[in-house]
This record gives sequence, structure tokens and C-alpha cells, in this order.
Amino acid sequence: MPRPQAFEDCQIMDRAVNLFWEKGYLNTSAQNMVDSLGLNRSSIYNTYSDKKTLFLKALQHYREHQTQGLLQILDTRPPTLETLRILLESVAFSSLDALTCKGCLVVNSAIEFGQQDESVLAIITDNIEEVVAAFGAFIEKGQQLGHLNTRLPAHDLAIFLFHNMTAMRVTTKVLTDRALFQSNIETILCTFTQS
Amino acid sequence: MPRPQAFEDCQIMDRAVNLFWEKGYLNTSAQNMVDSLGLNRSSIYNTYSDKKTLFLKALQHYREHQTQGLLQILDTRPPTLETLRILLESVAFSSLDALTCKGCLVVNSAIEFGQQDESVLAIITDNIEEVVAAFGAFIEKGQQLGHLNTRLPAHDLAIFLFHNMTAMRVTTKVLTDRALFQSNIETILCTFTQS
DNA sequence: AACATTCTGGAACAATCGTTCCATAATAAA
DNA sequence: TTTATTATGGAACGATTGTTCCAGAATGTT
Repeated sequence: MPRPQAFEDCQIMDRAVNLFWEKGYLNTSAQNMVDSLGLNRSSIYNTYSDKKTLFLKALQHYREHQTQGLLQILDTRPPTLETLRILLESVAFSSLDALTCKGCLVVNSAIEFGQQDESVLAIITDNIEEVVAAFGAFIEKGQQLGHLNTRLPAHDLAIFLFHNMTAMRVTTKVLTDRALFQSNIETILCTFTQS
Repeated sequence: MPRPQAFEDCQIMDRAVNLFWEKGYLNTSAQNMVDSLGLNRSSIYNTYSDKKTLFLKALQHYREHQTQGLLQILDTRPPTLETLRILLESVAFSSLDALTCKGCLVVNSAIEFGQQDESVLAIITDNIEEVVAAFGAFIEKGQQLGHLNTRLPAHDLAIFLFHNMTAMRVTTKVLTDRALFQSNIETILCTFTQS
């Protein structure tokens, strides 16, 4: 009998993600939220309670979408050096190709919040664990098949890979020379070659 | 005949650096500035014009101090793997040992401002160029003496080193496990070993 | 002691912040 | 058409933002 809720939650979330991604948390105002989400001020606060709550939901949404993309690359391709190259290129160039150099929302939030907010911190550390674990399993497969360097433990290589992806997501916010990242990717891959 | 200016500019600057380093630019209020600098509200605006101007001066101050520390390590030690280890350890553990995990002000500012403010951007890119150039010269010396990997150009290795330092400065803001960074450093160093 | 300047304390500014409230319009099942 | 609920628009909230201004205290040279 009542009027049902009509929001396309996923579409609104995509807009929220883009907003916080571009502007950061503090720099996003309530008015920005109204303008970007296409929702009324009242509707936003009725539906999402808070600016902080909305941000947390957007961060979760981004993380799922983001991690899903990474895992899909790992799942659909063989555990080779070439797949690692594709992975690194997707990170570097997706950021460079975007109109605004937004970097990565998880990295941005890690810097903006640090350890001040435990809800944010939990999402970030969970994400790191999940990504590093997926990298570790992928690399271990590659080692067993003789495609990747076996002189180092898969877990160490996974952390190393994660770190270098993180670094490029920082650097792409201020540097835009594609060649720099292209050659850096080759340098990173050296660590994964079987000598 | 007039009363001379009495501010210990360097000491005040150190306080300003620490303030923006801990809290970031946006999250620092005028009241925070009054409390931390030990100066009156009026004095701050008389001496430094703006919040933004004060921040730019603090960022410059940090950059000089920071880069000076790095260059000193490179200048006073031989171009060996061991020196690179000391360099990486100083980056990782100085951040972990601090009471608050502040990371690096340049990295933090790169994330917070991106390409929105050209004054900030200029300081950041200048810093990257200077650090990478110093790394490159150091690595080249090491290569000529047979201490470091010669399969890759010194400039590529310099960018790689810079990236991995940047990454650890991000990660130390959210992770505090020393062992993780210790083993990551060893992984990084593999790229510099002469095989 | 007189003076020119610096520094201080606090009030005040308009603007914006995140958030709340309410009256009204839109919706869709009963 | 009634009815229960959702969505909208806009005004309003107190708090805080960065910044300015001014009167008076402190300072050190002449």
C-alpha cells in the first residue's frame, strides 16, 4: 500500500564513489553531494544518515568493484609475467587515461584518514589483505608452473607487487608521462623473472 | 629605533610542518595554527599572509630538510646495496617509530592536492626530480664499481627506488608490522643485486 | 623619557560547514 | 478515492571556517 523506495542504489553509489574519489572526503560538501547524486538534500540524509556513513558505503562499494576487477584479471588469465604486465598497465594507465587524475580511492583514503577512523581503517586493511592474498595465490601458481621467480616466497612477491601498484597510484596523481610508467613496469617485472 | 622582529622563523616553521604533516591541509584550522605555532592569530596573518602561503612555506621547508637528509646518506656512504638498505630502512622505520604515523608530507600533499594547485604541484614535481636525479647518480656510481645491477639503466632503477619508498610511506600510515617492511626491503633490494 | 614598531588578545566579519525540520508534491497499492 | 509512504524544495539551525580589525601591552633604540 505505501509508495516503495525508488532509488537506483547502485547508480547513486557510483556517483558517490566518483564524488569522493575526485574531491576527497573533507573537500566534499553537502552541497556537492546534492549536486552530484541528483538527490535532494533531505533524501540523502534520510537514506544515508550521514556524510560519514555515505562515505563508508561508497568506499565499500569502490573496494568491491575495484577488487573484483583485479581478481577477474587474475582468474581469467594464466599466472605468467604477461598477466602481471597487464595488471600493472591497467593500474597505471586507467589512472592516467581518466580526465581527472583521481588515483585510487583506497590509497587516497589511507592518506586522508590514516589511523584516525577505525571504520575507514578496517576497510583499507581488509582490502590490503584480500588483494595480497589473491596476488600470493596467483604468484604461487606461476611459480609451480615455472613461469615466475622461485627464489622468493610468493607472499613476499605479493606484498612487493601490491606496494608497487600503490606507488604508481600515488605518482599518477602528479606525473603524466606514460613512458615513465611503461619502463617502470618493466623494472618491476624483473623481480618476477626466473633467472 | 623600532622594535625588531622577534620570531625564530625556523622554529615556527618546524611547528608548522608538524601541524600540516599530522593533520593535512584542509583538516588544519586557523585555531590549530594558533595553538600549535605558539603565535597569535594576528601575528600569523601579519607574518605569513595566508593559510595557503604558510602551508607552501612549510612544504618547502619540509622538502629541503627531507631531501637534505636523503642526500646526506648518499653522500657519506659508499654506493652499495647496504647503503640502499639503510636508506629504505630509514624511510620505513622513521615513519613507524613516530608516535603518529604521519607518512611523508610530500606524498600526503600529492594525494590531497593532485594537480589542482600548481604551486603545490611544482614543489612536488621538483622534489621528485631532485630525488630521482640523486638516486640515479648514486646508482650509476655503484654500477661502475660493480656493486649494483648493471642490467638496467641507472635512471630506471632510480625511479623504481623512488616508487618503492613512496609506497612504503603510504603503507606505513595504515600498517604497523615491522617484519612486513623488513622483508619487503629485502625484496626491493633483489632488483639491485648483481646476478 | 619619548617614540616607532612589534606583538597580543579578543571581538567581529561574512561565508560555509553538516544537519534538521516542515509543508507539500508525487507515487502506487488498497 | 482514500491512504500510507516516499521524495522534493527550501528555510533554518548552531557551529566552525578563514580572515580582518582595533585597542593596548611589550620592546628596544634614540
